[in-house]
Amino acid sequence: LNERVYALVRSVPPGRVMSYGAVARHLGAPGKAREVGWAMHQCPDDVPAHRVLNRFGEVSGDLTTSGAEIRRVRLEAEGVLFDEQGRCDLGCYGWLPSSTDDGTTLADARDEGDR
DNA sequence: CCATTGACGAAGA
DNA sequence: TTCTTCGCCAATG
Repeated sequence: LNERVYALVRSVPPGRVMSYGAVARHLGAPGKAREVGWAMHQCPDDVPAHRVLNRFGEVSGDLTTSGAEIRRVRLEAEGVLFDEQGRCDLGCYGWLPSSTDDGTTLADARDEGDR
């Protein structure tokens, strides 16, 4: 199963993010979000784990630790903007494997700001 | 084998 | 939205 998680995460393009629950759901395992999280903890180097966030769009783990902070930096480098709360808008950055890549909505949704 | 914990999520308060 | 409780599954003690 974890291989399927990795495959799906690899399919996520730069500047886009998916929640653990979303990944689990697309794998056909809606209740196994934690398993996905653990799989990402084991994430091979070829898997862009930084594109997988929790359902609030914030980088999981303790930001005081290196890994989490680095993940956030990489996301910002890919164009993902974080607010003061350390969160990003899943409504616009959230990527569905079957969805068309369109950044138009992205900038527009950004204008809504907080909430 | 049983008890805790955890890169999670949804529902209740 | 934030906090708590419950559920869920795997890893760890």
